[in-house]
Amino acid sequence: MELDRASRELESNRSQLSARSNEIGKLIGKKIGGGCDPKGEEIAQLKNEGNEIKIKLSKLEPQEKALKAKIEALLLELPNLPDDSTPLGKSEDDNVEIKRWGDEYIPDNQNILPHWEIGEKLGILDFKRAVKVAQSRFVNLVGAGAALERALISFMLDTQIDAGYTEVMPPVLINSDSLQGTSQLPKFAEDSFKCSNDDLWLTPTAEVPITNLYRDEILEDTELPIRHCAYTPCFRREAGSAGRDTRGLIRLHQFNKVELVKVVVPETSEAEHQTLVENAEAILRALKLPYRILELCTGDIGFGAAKCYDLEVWLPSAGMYREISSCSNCRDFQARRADIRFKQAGKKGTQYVHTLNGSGLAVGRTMAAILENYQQPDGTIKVPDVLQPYLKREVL
RNA sequence: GGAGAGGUGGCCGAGUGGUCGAAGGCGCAGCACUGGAAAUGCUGUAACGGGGUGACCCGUUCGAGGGUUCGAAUCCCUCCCUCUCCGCCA
Repeated sequence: MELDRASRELESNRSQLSARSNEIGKLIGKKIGGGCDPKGEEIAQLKNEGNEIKIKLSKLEPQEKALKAKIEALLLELPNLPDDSTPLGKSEDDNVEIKRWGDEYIPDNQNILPHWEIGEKLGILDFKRAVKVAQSRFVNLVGAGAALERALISFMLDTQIDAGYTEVMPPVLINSDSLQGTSQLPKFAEDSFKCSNDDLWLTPTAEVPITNLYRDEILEDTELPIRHCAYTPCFRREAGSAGRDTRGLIRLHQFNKVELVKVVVPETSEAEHQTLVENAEAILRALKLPYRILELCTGDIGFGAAKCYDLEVWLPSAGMYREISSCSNCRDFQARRADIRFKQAGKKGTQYVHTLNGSGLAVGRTMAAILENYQQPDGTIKVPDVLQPYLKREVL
């Protein structure tokens, strides 16, 4: 706050000086244009005054700049303010479960194999060779595994396109400005992969390239709401998660995701958030995968979100629900960083948009859920009805 | 990656140190003409930020950032992007 006050003072000071400086520049121009001797007394005097102002300005400008940079850096470190309705809490233990669906689909088979075991048995998941080619926490999908992944992606996209989203296929290598725009930078640099020779990063989520499509733009209110869905691979270093979920598809460095992103006017963002969650839920329901919805508490909510719902799918082998989608309303937080505004017809000035994003869904985790929930006693996997047209088979 | 040419308002395009935020055209808006329209004529028309009820006023912006200068769209440096040719390549 103090910094801000100082900065404003400097700014008004500087602005007055540059006004006078502009004036002098113009005056000299006029006099010379009007036939005045460029080397004469009058001009020399003006030049002098101009020089003095210049000296003052040269002192003020760096001060102002340094201050603004300092403020900027401080602000970039600040997380979004949670919405008033976001439950208070310290950790994920304080998240509030608000819905449970599909209990009747929870398999009672006691002999369910974890998805990585069944996957390797069926020859559709190959972790070993993926490690050779890359590192641990990578997977190679083989045959029906690759086809299932592709079917899921197509099914998810088709469903969301029907729900009114426009598909995009953005770059997955993105620059630092983009990561800053959606608030992955500066705080989470350690969590992303960076190219060593270029200012490019592997995108950790399609939220970044999609939201940044509109960075530094002033949209017409008639263009809003913008609703995009996209399939992209996502890349995360998973720094700090050593030892957690080291087996299977749950926590990989590279995974596929279908993402939903909305750019909306502030008045509708709450309602758009609700439908975003419903759109993500629709996939789980269509696949008949049991899930629950948590409303994240203040202690667990992400850096950029004001309000966030997590969808968690039932994983029988673990005997627990695991996150499969996270649906956030960032309000104007990202819009301010990325400078995404809109103009209302007939109204003066501009306003910040609200941005929302959610997974619809994480594809690898969906595959894991299917491999476990759809296991049959004979060790085969029944293909969910809605995927059969894509896979052209009923059993894996 | 190499060589060259560029990046100016909603669009095209002029402008190589000074009354330039920027000629001209297109587009758009208003008015006139018309029964109505087209054509034509006249007038107006950049954005963003800040201030004022308002007419307006101030600041910033000619790809971005720095420099030279009293003064930069114009000169110098760095970077980004686009186009042409060559090279390389899925």
